[in-house]
This record gives sequence, C-alpha cells and structure tokens, in this order.
Amino acid sequence: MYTIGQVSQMFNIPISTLRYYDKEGFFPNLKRSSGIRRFGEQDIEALKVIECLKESGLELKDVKQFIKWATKGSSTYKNRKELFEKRKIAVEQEIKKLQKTLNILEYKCWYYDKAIKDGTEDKIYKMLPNKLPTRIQKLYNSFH
Amino acid sequence: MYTIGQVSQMFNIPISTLRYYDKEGFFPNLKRSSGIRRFGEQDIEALKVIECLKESGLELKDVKQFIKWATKGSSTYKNRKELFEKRKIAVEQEIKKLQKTLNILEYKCWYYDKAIKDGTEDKIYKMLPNKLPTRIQKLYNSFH
DNA sequence: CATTGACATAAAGTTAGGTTTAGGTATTAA
DNA sequence: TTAATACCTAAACCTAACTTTATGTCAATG
Repeated sequence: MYTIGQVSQMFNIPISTLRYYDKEGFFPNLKRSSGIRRFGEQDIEALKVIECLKESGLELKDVKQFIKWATKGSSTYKNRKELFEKRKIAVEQEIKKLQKTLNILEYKCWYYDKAIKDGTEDKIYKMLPNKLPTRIQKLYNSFH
Repeated sequence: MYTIGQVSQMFNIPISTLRYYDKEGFFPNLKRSSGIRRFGEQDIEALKVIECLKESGLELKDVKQFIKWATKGSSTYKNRKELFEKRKIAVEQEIKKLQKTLNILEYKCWYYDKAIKDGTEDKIYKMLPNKLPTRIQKLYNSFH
C-alpha cells in the first residue's frame, strides 16, 4: 500500500494529477484509511494502464471507456480493437498533415536563408521557377 | 472593399473568427464606415498571411510576431528564419513522437485482432516472443 | 507548544483559439 | 410598417487535462 506521495514519486506524476484521476473515477477500488488514500496493487495497475493508453495518444475519456470495456471481458475485444483502429487512422492523418507542414517550413527556411544571403527578398520573386532547387519547386508553385 | 460577410465567404472563415482576429489586432489598417468593417487589399493580404502561417503550424502569437518583423523590413530576415527553424524542429519531433505512438497502436491492433481470432487473450501471454510476427517483436518486448 | 510536512477538499484558474449569447443598430423588401 | 438581413458589441462559454489557491486536519519533531 502506498500513499499518494509515494505513488507520485514512483511514477513521476504530480500529486495533483493523481487526485484529479481519482476524482475522475480512474481508481474505482481505491481505499482510504482515515481519509487518506491508500494505493494498492489494483490502483497501481490502473495507473499503468492510464499511462500506457495515454502513450498511444488516447484521450482520458477514451481511456475511461477502454477500462470499462476491459472489465467486461472478452466480449468487448472488438470494441477495444475498433478504438485503437480509429486512433491509428487519426494518427496517420496527423502525421500526413505534419509532413505537409514540414514542407511549408522547409520552403520558408530556404526562402529566408536566401533572403539573408541576398540581403533582399526581391531576387527570389524574380527567380524563374525552374532555377529553384528541385526540392523547392513544387512548394514554390503552391505559394505563388 | 469587402464586408465581413463577403470575406467570410471568400475565405470560408466564420465571421466570428474574423472579428476575433480583428480584436486581436491582426488588421491594423482595417477601416470602418459608420461602424461597419471594410476590408481592403491590405486586410485581405494580412488574412492570407495568417492563413499561410497557420498552415505551417505557427500559433497566433507567433504569427503576430512575424507580422511585426515583416513590417520592419529586411533587418528581420534572421528573426523570421529562426522562427521557422524552431518550428521545423518542433514539427520534426512531433512527427517522431507520433510515429512511436503509431507503433504502439499497431501492436494494440495486432493484439486485439489475435484476441478476437483466439477468443481469448490468454494465448498471447503464453506465446514465446520469437513466435511473434517480426514487426511486433520489438513492441512486445517493450510492453512485457 | 509550536511548527513543519504530508495529507485532504472545493473551487477557481490556466491555455489557445475560437464560438455563442444577449442585446442593439441600420438597411431594404413586401 | 413590419419583417428579414446584415452588421455591431461585450461578455460568457467551450474543450482538455490539469494546476493553483485557500483552507483545514493530523502526526511527529524540536
């Protein structure tokens, strides 16, 4: 049995966060003695599950849902898989979007790099697109 | 000259958002006639800059900073480049993190796929790591 | 006996980027 | 003339996941 301070140290999670999780119902079996929280094996396990699922980018409400399903046993495998499947698709899209963002940023960096070297932006605007670095051409076209 | 409603339609941005940008000072040259906003060329340009910089994942306060620098001319090329450079690094890290997340999700999907096929999770726990699909082995090791 | 430290609570605050609401003005069409 | 539109403002609300604050209990230590 651990106190909240001990758990906080073990997992490197602020005490306030643990209390918050408790308030949100993530430790349904948490015991208390004279008002003080006593974290047992089950609660530690619950915390590990929270940490792990947060790692996979799930929101707390999804973590809650997952825990509900998990306690219902093998009849909810499908629900759980769908949860992860959906999240997987969302993450894939996020990555794609960030990669587009990265392209734009590459262009911006190239642009200001050149402006710094030239001392002006004017030359860039006068450049013929086919004189641009290949890597930059496509980006250039989408901005002008 | 356009009204807020026209700009809203042209850019497909809610009117409330345009008012919000105005309140935040993104249209320093916005004119009004009898209280009503009149968007001119400059304001439209400002809006395009906002849209573009948001595309590159900048926060509004960075967009604001950028606009300040941009109005100061060529002496701020370096600042502007640094802004994008920093953002680029941040985005690269975000992508890396999401790719880790994706790995976890791949594992989770595989796990529940197998659990559904087997009707139980028990078999997975009894599997020898080297019998797992190669793609999964590394993930398995980091979870058990 | 006073203070320190660990625990407790409820409620308010934080962050960003808006959106919604409640109330008012001004123009135009039927 | 009244009804619909389009515009205006200030202020409250929203989300998510916490954090901070104000206040209080309790046990051990000096």
